[in-house]
Order: sequence, then C-alpha cells, then structure tokens
Amino acid sequence: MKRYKPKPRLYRGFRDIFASDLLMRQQMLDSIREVYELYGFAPLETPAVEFVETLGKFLPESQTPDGGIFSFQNEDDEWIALRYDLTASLSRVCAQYKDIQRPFRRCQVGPVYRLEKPGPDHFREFYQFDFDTVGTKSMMADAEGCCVLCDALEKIGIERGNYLIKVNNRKILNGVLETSGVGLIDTSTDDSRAMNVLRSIDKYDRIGLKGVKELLTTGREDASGDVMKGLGLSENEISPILEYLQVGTGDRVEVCDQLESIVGNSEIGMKGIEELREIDKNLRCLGYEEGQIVFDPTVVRGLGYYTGPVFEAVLTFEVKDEKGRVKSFGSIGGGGRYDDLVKRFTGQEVPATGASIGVDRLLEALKLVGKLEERSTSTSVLVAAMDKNHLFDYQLIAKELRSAGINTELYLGNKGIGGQFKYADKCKIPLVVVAGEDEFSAGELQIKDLEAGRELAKEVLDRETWRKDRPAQFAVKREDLVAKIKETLNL
RNA sequence: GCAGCUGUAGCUCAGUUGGAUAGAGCGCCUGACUGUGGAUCAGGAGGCCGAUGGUUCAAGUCCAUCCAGCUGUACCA
Repeated sequence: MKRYKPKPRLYRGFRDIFASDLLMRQQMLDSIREVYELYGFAPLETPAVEFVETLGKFLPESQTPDGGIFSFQNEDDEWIALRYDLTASLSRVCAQYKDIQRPFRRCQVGPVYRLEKPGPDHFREFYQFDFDTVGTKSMMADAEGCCVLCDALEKIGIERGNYLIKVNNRKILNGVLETSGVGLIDTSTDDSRAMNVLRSIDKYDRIGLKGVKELLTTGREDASGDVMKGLGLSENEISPILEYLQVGTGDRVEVCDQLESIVGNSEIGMKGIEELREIDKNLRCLGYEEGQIVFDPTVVRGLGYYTGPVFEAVLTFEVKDEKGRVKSFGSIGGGGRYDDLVKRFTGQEVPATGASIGVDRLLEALKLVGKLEERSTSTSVLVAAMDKNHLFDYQLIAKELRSAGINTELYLGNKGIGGQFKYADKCKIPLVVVAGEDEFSAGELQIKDLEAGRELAKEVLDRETWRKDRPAQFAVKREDLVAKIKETLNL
C-alpha cells in the first residue's frame, strides 16, 4: 500500500538554526541585553501576530494589506498579519495601556517577518533587538540612542573604528526638499516626487553623485542594462540637492554649519540642524568621538514614520567569506525619532525615539570575524556507559556533576566504548568520564580530555600505540571527580 | 517584481557531438580493534540526474513551462 510521504523542506526565506548558531546568538543577545538594561530599558514581549490595522499596513484606497507582509483573514474576516517590526506593536501597547508611566523605556527581542525576496543573508524571518523611549521630546534621548548602539557593539566585541553610527535628520532632508522646490515629504502617498528624491539620495553611496543626478533628471541605465526612468527635475531644483550631497561627513559642527548654508532659508531645515547641534553637544559631553558617531546627510532610512533624527549603524571593516570573496556588511541596525506613531491610535502626540539591532546580520559578521566562541553544544562532560552492571553508578556520577553546575550528558545510545568516544568527539563534548569494573573496585574514575587528545593525535601514531597510550587520559579518585573536572574545564 | 546564470549522492563537483548498468573526492555506516577518538586498511549503504510536459529509435545532455538557488536591479514600512 502506497502512502503519501511529505518531502521534508522549508518554505522559501525560512531556515532551521542549529546549536552552534543558537549558542553564538545567545552570547550576543546576552551582551546586548546587558547594555540595554544598563541604560534602564525594561523588557517587553508582544505577540508575533497583530491586526493589520495595528501595523498600519492596509494599502491606501483598498481593503487589502500591503503585499510586503504575511497576512491572512481570521474567522470574522478581519485581516491579521505577522509583525514586520517591533515598533508598531510598541505603539499599540502605549496606546492601549494608558497607565504606563512615561517616559516608557522598553527593550524587546524577537522574530519579525517580511514577505520580500530572500537572499544569502536576507531571510523572511529574522531577529531584531529594539530599545525605545516613548514620551520624551528631549534630544538627549536621541543622543542616548546613538550611545547605546556604540556601547552594545563594543560590548559584543566590535572594536572602536570597526563600526560607525551615521546620524541625519528627516527635518533637514525636508529642508532640502523645500529649498529645492520639490516640496515637503507627504507620507500618505508612496509615489510623490519627494519620496522618489529621497530614494535617490539613499542610493548616493552606491551610485555616486553622477548616478543620483541621472536619477533626478533624465534617468539612468545600470551595468546590467536595467533602465530607471528619471524624475525630470530642473537644474534649479537639483542644484541644492547635489550641493547637499557633497557636504560629506567631516567634523560634526562643520557639517551643521555647511548644512545651514544650504537649507538656512527653510524653517524646518533649520529646526533639524538645531536638533543635530544639540545631539552633538550631548555626545561631546559624554566623550563619543567622530570616530564613533558622525553626521551624514546622505542617510535616509525607511520612508515610513521617522520625523526627526535618524541613525544607522554600519560595520566599516571587510572580511572574506568561505569562498574568499570580499564581503562588506552594510547597515546592522538603526533607528530614529517617530513622534506620530501613537497618534494613529489616540490622536495624542506622543514623542518617541529608539533603535534596533539586526541580530542575524550582526551574527553573520561576528562569525566571520571570529568574535564569538564557536561551540556546537554547551555540554561539557559525557559520562560513558560502558558496563551495563553499573548504569546506576553512571547516573549518580552525572547527577553529581550536574549538581555542581556542569552540563553533563549520560550516554543513552547503544554503541560500545569506542563509539561513545567517537560520539563525544563529533559532538565536540570536551570531556568524557569513563569507568568500568577495574575503576569501580579501585574507587577511581578515568577522565579523558578530548581536546588535548586531538592535539596529540596530530603526530601520526600507529593504532597500537594510540590505543595503549590512552592519550590525554588520567585517573582520579572518585571523591575528587568534580574538583578535577572543574580544574580541567578551567571553571 | 524585472533581467541574466545555475540545479547530478548528505557536501563539493565530473559526465564527451544526445548512446547501453550515472561516476570521483569528502562525509556516513560496518569490520580489522569485543575497555578508547585520530591515522591506516578492507567492505557497504546512499540517486525519479530540481519538477512536469515535449522533440527523438534513444534525453543527465536538446526545447517549453514551473519550482528552487545565485548575481544584478527595484521595493524594503
């Protein structure tokens, strides 16, 4: 009789994550959380599923959700979706629980979902680690956001100089748009001229000044032959934009001065520059240098909800991947000020600012840099089950080690002692405790240090010698077991 | 989404102008070695050649469509 057998397979853009990656991720998350909590951000957890209206992702003029999110209808025909970031849920929480004390400072880690084209380091389910302050207009909160990002990156082992926080202000971008005559940002429509100009500015680091100019005017054809039609701006309109792009990322005060000469006539632009100056004062007071945090007028970030300062964390070093190709990591996090997010629910203006670290991308980077201890298990000791007559003794040995806080596995398979060593070797368990009749009657146990043995095995020995010498193995008195194991593990 | 490239064993890949039972290395399993990882040696398992249709006496090989992956580009709240 034939039965239907499902093929084991993964849905596009999703993945299984095994112990070695998870153990590294955990190390990283612990470090980040430690920094967030140092600044007084309290943890929060919300569901992965929200109403689409909560996420604000209905398409304009239509009853259907944005195509970029995973959505479905419940039994009452309401649209439900997987969250695409943690900020929308935060604003819902702030609108829903009215007695929350403000400023509300929370951090949150969890998976988010986006229905986009997946790639090598680009999945449809990935982790973000956010921190936000809701209910403060103070630029100190925005400056603090940058500091938190710096501290967190350094805490996980990225040295100063290998990362950079790039800061800009949406108000200044608005100022340029106003000065050029393109008009202010209107977030209600996706296809306005202002939006498209911002998209072009965002590409500056990739396509350069010439490329941006082409996009703003006549259009551009890239190396693959793809054609993008231009926005058809006039010379007068593009000239302040091009001047703006060339300000660069020098001294923070100088950047502000230069920006002032370009957008000085725009009220909103001036406001943005004032905000940056205030952030700079804060950063200087705290000792955060230009090498860590710069003002970069070309930073745009997502188009959606930012209203003031925006920042982006990038890794500045390059690394070769397994195939020897140069890999550079772009943005590994970022954030900014969003003063209108809670307003959607309550009508009240609630100023807020915060940022987020892209956990998976950062993890990939750290793996290639070798900043994390790579382990395929957290188990330290395997108690070998050699003699069926002593199974309960093995249990008690394992229990004793566990009571001492040592991660211990009792071998539960059906292989002989040789197979058990092989198992420990493959699983990267560093120590094996072995005992048989001889040891029990002598009141002893054998400890084998597999990692030390691996080193010894590099000199080629014949089988007989290898077995007879029992490399990296020694006997201990039964009562010294825990102490000796701890010593060997450097605990 | 659009364009180009790729899809053969768990992994990395061979496979002639279309030609008979589809190969290698690594890994895996078994044994030499019933109380010791590695090295060595001997043996073994493992494949609807991404899927479906077509051309042909004959398809891993050619054509079409689909699926998946890679590269670029667009979008990325």
